[in-house]
Amino acid sequence: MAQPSYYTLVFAVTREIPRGRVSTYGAIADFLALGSARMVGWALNNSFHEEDVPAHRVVNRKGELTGRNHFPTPTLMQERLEEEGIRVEDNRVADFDEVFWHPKVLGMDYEVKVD
DNA sequence: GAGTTGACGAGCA
DNA sequence: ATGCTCGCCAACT
Repeated sequence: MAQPSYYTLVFAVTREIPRGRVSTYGAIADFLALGSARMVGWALNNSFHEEDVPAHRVVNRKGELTGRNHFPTPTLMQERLEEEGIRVEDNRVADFDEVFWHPKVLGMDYEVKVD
């Protein structure tokens, strides 16, 4: 693909999520101006085809681990987050407001590196 | 080709 | 505050 499609952008931004931080579908969709957070979720579903996409760091707006059912094992997502120092209680990020990360910190001039 | 589904979000009752 | 509805747009049946 010569030009990056929306999932390529989603993958790129998701990879930029710092360790110990989480982002949301809406934040990524808003940053990429995709128009809908569902597209981000769908894109991340295909992220399993990729390897370096930390999809476990992407949660919904409430901080709930809604995508855990789509992981190889439903507990993998929570385990990985806790492993990064993120407290997860009842399928939800406890310190969500603190660990929340918005892609806008990348800057508006952020260019996706696509090979 | 048409209708339904979905890792969501915002608005409204 | 909780619950329901609508909008988004690509993929799937």
